[in-house]
Amino acid sequence: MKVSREQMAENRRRILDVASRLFKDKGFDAVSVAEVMKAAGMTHGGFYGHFTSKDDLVAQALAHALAADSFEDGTFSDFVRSYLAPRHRDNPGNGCPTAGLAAAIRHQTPAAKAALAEGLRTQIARIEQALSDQGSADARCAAIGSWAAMVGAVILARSVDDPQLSDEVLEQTRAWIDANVG
Amino acid sequence: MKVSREQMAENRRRILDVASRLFKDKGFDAVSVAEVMKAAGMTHGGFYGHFTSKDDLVAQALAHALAADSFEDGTFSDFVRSYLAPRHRDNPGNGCPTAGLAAAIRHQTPAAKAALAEGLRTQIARIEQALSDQGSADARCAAIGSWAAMVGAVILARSVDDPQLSDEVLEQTRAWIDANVG
DNA sequence: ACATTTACATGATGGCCATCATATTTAGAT
DNA sequence: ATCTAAATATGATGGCCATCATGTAAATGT
Repeated sequence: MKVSREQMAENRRRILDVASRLFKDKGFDAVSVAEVMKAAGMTHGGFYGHFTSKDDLVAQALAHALAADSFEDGTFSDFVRSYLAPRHRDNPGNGCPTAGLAAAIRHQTPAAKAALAEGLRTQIARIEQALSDQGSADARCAAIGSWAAMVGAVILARSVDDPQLSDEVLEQTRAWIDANVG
Repeated sequence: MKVSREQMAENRRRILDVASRLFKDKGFDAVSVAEVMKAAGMTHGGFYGHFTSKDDLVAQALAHALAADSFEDGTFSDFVRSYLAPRHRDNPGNGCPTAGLAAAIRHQTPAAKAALAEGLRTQIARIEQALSDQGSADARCAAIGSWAAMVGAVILARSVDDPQLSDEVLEQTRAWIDANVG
C-alpha cells in the first residue's frame, strides 16, 4: 500500500536510524537487508524503493550516523572521559560510528570511504577548535593524536574478553590523553 | 592422498599463514574456507581434517599471526615510525594483525577474543619495557596510550579515500606520540 | 469521484558458502 | 609386500541472502 509523502520520509529516516544502530552493533555483514527492514517495521520488499543496493544503504547509513554524531559541548576532558567510559564501550549500537565501523569501511565502497573521510575531517576540526580555544600549542597534532588514541582504545577495549585489561586500556588511555593535552 | 607427517604439519602451517594474510587483507567474512585452502595449494576437502570449523580457523590464525608478530629491536621511536608509515598502511596483509583484525574480533568467538587479549597483553608489556628502559615516567600509561593511538591511526588512515588526510593522520599521530613519550 | 501513480507486501530466483559424504591414494605399521 | 588408517580430493546438500517480479491498496492530481 502507498503511504503519504511524510510517512515515506519518516520510513526512510527510520531505516537509516535502525540500520546504523544494527550495523554498529553487529557489523555490516551480519545484518541482512530483511533484518533492517523488519526492525524498521516493514518487510524486505520496499527496500529497493529507498536504496539501490545494500552497499548504498551502508554508505548512507554511515553518513547519517556521522552527521548525527556531534560532541556535546563541555570540556574536551569531559568528552574524553565519556568516550573512554565502560558505558560507551559496552553499547556499540548507541555509540560512536567511527569506533564501531571505521575498520570495516576499508572493505566497503568508495562512497562509504568518502563519508568516513568527511566525518573524520569534521571531528578533527571540532577537537582542534576545542583544543586551540583552551590554548593548546599544536592543536591539530594533539587533535589527531588524541582522536586516534580514543578510537583505538575503544576498539581494543571492545575486542578483548578480559574485563580488567579492557578497563585498563580505557583508563590509561584517558590518563595519557589528559596528561598530554593542554 | 595421504601425505607424510611433516608434509601435513607444513600444510597446516601454510593454511594458517595464508589464512592470516587473507583475513588481514579482506576480512574474515570475505574469505571463504575454499579460498584459504586453494591459496594454501589444496582443495576445500581436507579443511575439516585440520580444523573443526571456520571459527576455529579464525581463532587459530589470529593466535598464529599475533605470535609471529614481534617488534624488531630498535628504538621505540623507530618502531612508531615504521608502524605509522604509508608502507604499513598500504599492506594490511603483511601488516600488524591487531590493526587489521582487532575491530572484527568483537564479532568472533570467545577463543578469538582470548587470543587477542593475550596478544594485547604481550604487546603492551613489550612497549612498557622499552619505555621504562629509556627512563619514561609512567611507562605503562604511555605504552597503552601510544599503542591505542598507533592502532587507531592505522585503522583510520586505511578507512579514508583521501590520501592527504590519510597521510596526515599517520604523520600527526607519529609526531604526537614522539612529543609525549620520554 | 476517478485515474494513475507509487510505496510497500508477498513471493520467487540464483548464487555463494560452510559443512558433510564418500572416494582415492599413499604413509606407516606389521 | 601387505594391510590399514589417515590425509586430501571430489562431489553433494541445505541454508542464507541480495536482488528481482509481481500484486495491492492507498495517496495525489485532475
